[in-house]
Amino acid sequence: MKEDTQQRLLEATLKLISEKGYPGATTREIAQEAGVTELTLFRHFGSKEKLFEEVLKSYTFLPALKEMIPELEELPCHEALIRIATKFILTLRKRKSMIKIMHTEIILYPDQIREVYTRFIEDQRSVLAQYFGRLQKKGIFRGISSDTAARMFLSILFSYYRNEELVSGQEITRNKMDKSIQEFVDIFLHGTLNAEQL
Amino acid sequence: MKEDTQQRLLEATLKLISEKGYPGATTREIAQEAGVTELTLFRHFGSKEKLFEEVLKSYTFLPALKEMIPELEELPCHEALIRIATKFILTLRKRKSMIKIMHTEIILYPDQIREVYTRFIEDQRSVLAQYFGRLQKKGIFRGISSDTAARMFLSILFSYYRNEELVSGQEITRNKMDKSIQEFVDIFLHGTLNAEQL
DNA sequence: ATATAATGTAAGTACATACTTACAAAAAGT
DNA sequence: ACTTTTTGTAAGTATGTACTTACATTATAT
Repeated sequence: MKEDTQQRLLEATLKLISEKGYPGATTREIAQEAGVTELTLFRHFGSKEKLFEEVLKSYTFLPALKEMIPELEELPCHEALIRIATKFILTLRKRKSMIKIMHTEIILYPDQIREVYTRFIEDQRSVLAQYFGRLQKKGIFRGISSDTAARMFLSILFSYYRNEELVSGQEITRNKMDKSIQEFVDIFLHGTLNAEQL
Repeated sequence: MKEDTQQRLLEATLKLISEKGYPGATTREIAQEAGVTELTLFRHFGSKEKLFEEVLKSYTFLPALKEMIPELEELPCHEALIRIATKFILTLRKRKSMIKIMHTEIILYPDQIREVYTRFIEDQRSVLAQYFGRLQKKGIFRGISSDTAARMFLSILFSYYRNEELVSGQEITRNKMDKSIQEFVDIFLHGTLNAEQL
């Protein structure tokens, strides 16, 4: 039962802080959301600060891309990239709360958040860079820096996702998303220049 | 003198909120930073909330790209894109405070911030998209959506800049930046595929 | 069945901070 | 020179919220 309440408190904290920001999420509300008393919160975590730090520490972004790469190895890279991009954006959406928090609360907890953020981005980038590296060995990709290419690819997707949050404020329809991803992948693979220019 | 103090208060607010966040920036400190009494702040703006709204309303991101495009019209597009990218990132750096605020305070002021953000991004994107459109007419660019291409190009740069803030926490050296931009532009123009694949 | 650990109730403390009020001194405008 | 506007000083109010304390109750374990 003890672990259970702690877990519920951690989840409630993540949810409320992502919605109202750290100062806006009161301990009373967090406790209420978790279905316990405010006092229970303090008994378990000592302070609001430690509670939030625990949220950051215990959070894990499961390996989104890593697990899907193997099955893509045989696909044409155009197909593979579309699937990777789609999966990546859907992951970002699922992890919406923590991503929001990473942007909003970095002032109060720069070190911890930087760690979570870096862990996530670098994980995805290194997996993708390795995949690109293999495409190079096969002669499919040209001899660019696979690291930079991976960074670029993910950057586009990340910004695309952030626009949902910052500009429109709601999820873009699956149809539009698919269309955008196709255009991204096309430009990423073929570039923007006309064939005669090469 | 009246406008002067108001201006100083607006600047102090921008600075302190970007450093400490909206709740962390106290009215006392803001007044102190502006060199006036707390009371003066309230006499001019009525409340902290209205003060911050005034900051958002009065802020303007000068047209960073618009003014430089004309002189690039004659350059090879590779050169031009490098200059555009460099200028864009330097602009982001100069506007650091407001960009930070747009990310951190969107929970409290979603509508106003969305407006500032959209205004900025859409301005830059449309200018760049027009430039890309002209490159298409000249037959230099292929027939992709110049809008999507512009969005992609700026996305990469925006994410690159955000990494300075979120990952490293400090500006990347000019040398590294130039190198990264060259790689970005190269991939953006030529794509990632090997020539034999086309 | 009983001891121990986990949670609840209720009341309250301490503290920060946005905002106010009353009066006085400069600054600026005419 | 005189009026009006702007700023300062100083004290205080009101409110919210993190956190505490003392005691009662329920669940868990052995």
